[in-house]
Amino acid sequence: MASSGGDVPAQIRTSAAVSDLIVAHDGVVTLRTFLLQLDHQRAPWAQQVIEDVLSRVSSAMSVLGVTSGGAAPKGRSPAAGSDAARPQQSVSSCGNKRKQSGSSSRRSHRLCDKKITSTLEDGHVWRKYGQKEIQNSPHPRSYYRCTHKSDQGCGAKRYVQRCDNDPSKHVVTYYGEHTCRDPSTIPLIVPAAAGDHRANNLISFGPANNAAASTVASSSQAYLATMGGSTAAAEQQLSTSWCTSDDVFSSSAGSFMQVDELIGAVVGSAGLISSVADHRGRLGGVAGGGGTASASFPPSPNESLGFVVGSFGSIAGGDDDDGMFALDP
DNA sequence: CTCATTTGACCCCG
DNA sequence: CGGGGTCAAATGAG
Repeated sequence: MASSGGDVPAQIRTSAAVSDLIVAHDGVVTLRTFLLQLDHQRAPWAQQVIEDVLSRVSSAMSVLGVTSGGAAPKGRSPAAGSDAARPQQSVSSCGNKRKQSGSSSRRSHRLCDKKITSTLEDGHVWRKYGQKEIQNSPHPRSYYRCTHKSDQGCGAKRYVQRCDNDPSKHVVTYYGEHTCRDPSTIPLIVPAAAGDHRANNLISFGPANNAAASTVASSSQAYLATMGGSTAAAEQQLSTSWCTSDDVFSSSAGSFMQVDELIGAVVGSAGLISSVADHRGRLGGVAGGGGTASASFPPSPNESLGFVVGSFGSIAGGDDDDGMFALDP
């Protein structure tokens, strides 16, 4: 309060800078991965430049005494998954409405992934289940769980709170791992590490769920078909929708590669992009193959993901195998 | 009517 | 004991 008059306290500014640095750092890491994948020719150059930027950012961060929020201590894992298996609640019949709130997952799961973003979009569909005022914080914290917790037992959760010193940004803490199969919660992009060449031209909605990932999920960098029209908005949506809050795409959506860049890359290698569905739900149906558990897509435009997907270029034909298929209206 | 969000109460952990 | 996380009834929106 006292600070309203003149300048912002150095501490505040510092933490704001720290936040920005973290975001920038994550963004560079993401960028590096992309560049190295998309442009093998200039990869060395790109790597050098990025490493340079990265080292400077890192040193700046270390000077300020911070570590990258999402990069290193990539939590997510065991503890998380166990969330679903919380001790059963005995419905103590009547009057007593309180069951028993998953004690096991209360404060026990230390493993988390904290990020600072300017958008709440992260490629997943969340359902808010609570909000609370937090001590020492001017902003309430919102609690979200994956929309598919009920139907698929997905144990992913996230807590969102506005940045104290920069209300335009949110501190998002992720707990748990997505085990759901809804296309809107499946990462569209997976690091090409798998080395599945075909992936470059294919899109598939297979069960990107862990195990099955082998088939499809490996569709690395290609995919993306915009929904005709609203580019700017769509771009933003898209760019954020890729975030899987994991691996490369973790963290700040703001620093993701622009869709058009990707598309450019895709077009370059695949030749053509067939855009698909302007209905999010549609996609679900198609994707699901069986499409049962799909339908729940974000209701609000705000949550809408620029989902997309489609087949690129040549693959279209009918000779798709496995989980791959061409999207034919 | 269905589903998501809001909100107040409950409950566990530190 | 208090704070934080979760539940579930109430309410709203599509």
